[in-house]
Amino acid sequence: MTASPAPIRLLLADDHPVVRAGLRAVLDAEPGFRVVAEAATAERAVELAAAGGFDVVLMDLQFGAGMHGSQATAAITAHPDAPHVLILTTYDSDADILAAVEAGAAGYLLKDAPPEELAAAVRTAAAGRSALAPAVAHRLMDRMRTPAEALTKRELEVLQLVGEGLSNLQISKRLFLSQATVKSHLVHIYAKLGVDSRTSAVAAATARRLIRR
Amino acid sequence: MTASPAPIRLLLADDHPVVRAGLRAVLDAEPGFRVVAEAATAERAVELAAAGGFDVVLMDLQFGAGMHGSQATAAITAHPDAPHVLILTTYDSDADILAAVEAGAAGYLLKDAPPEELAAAVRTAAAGRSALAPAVAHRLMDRMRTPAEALTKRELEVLQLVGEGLSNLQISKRLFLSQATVKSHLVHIYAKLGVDSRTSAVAAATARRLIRR
DNA sequence: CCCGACATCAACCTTTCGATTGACCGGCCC
DNA sequence: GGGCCGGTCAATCGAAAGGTTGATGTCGGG
Repeated sequence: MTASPAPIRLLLADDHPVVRAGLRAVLDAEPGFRVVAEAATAERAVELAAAGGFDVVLMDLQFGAGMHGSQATAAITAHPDAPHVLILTTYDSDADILAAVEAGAAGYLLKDAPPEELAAAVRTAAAGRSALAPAVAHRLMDRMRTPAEALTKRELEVLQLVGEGLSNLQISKRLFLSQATVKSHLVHIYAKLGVDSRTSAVAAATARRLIRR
Repeated sequence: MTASPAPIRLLLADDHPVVRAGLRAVLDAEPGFRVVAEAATAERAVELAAAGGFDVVLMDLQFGAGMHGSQATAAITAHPDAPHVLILTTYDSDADILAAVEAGAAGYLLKDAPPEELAAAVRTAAAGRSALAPAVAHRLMDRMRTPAEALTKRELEVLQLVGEGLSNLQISKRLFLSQATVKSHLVHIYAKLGVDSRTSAVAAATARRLIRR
């Protein structure tokens, strides 16, 4: 027998009990992992992470209500000695990926990932390296290759809200901006996407999977 | 020891390995349940269900590719002696719920349901009764109260083009109408969807799966 | 250190959209 | 036959969106 190394201590943050149970089942079956705690809300995940005792946090992006996963990620990684945060979500839009990386996520996985890929990513994250799902990595490469039409993070935020049906006034309030700024972002978005209206911008962005639907 | 009754035999159909593991963990912990098989695609679920040996199928609606969960449900329930199909999904759009009920689903649950609720619904479905999550039941009641909601064929045509980013003028030319008629259709669409702009109409219609994307 | 990219805001003007009102016609059902 | 619904169109008015120009501050790289 070799001496077992210290196990990787995990915190699961997802609002779906079934998903938490699934992650627990999959990861506990893996040697070297220990699921220490679960959080059903992003807020709770931040609390628990602040208390310490974790190596890796598995974080969903969409919680039913309250704080968003990327906000929680930012709050967690702001700490010194913070655990590594691994995003585990259903969607792979540019907007989501950029927000998560920006917030300090160590990796980005999709929920349809097979267990081995999941386990490998957790190990990678625990070692302090970046872990991107192949599909996600591919999107990022695409983005690099065509810098002309790459929307900035802020532009994607605005576009996302346009896609949800908000007016410029509503967007300006949501993002604490003036309407002038929202319009300004939209002008840039239209130019980059080669369109001339909000609805066609949403159509183009949806087709290119820039925003989530 | 009392004689144990025959266990309820389950088929899990979901494209996420993690979710399948979670359902298995949650349901196997419950006395009287036995997870007999899993399917990662809707097509596979139909095959397995046709072979028999199940009392209840837990069916996701959105599979990454291929057949939709509601189609699979219809295919399964078309059989005589078919198992009861319980929908288990993330979304609770009207269109999804109606399509599932239409397809012969015995119940409709949301993935954020607590394990007890899930177990109770499975038992209810196995007994041949209907099982609706409270949130879902609420939506259905809402819908009954507002029967005005169905869009006409023409309205859907217009809405589809709006979703593709066309202006009223472009739509009028495409459909050989006057702009006035297009506007008239839009007014009706807004009223039925409960929105007040083209972008939010598209958002609402997308959420309810009224138009293709 | 300067320049460019990004984000922010303002003022002005034109076009489009949305809301309202009202009208006509062809089916369909009781 | 008289309603009702769906589809068509028109005129009008105010609100929202889009186009243009220009300005400010910050930040990072060459």
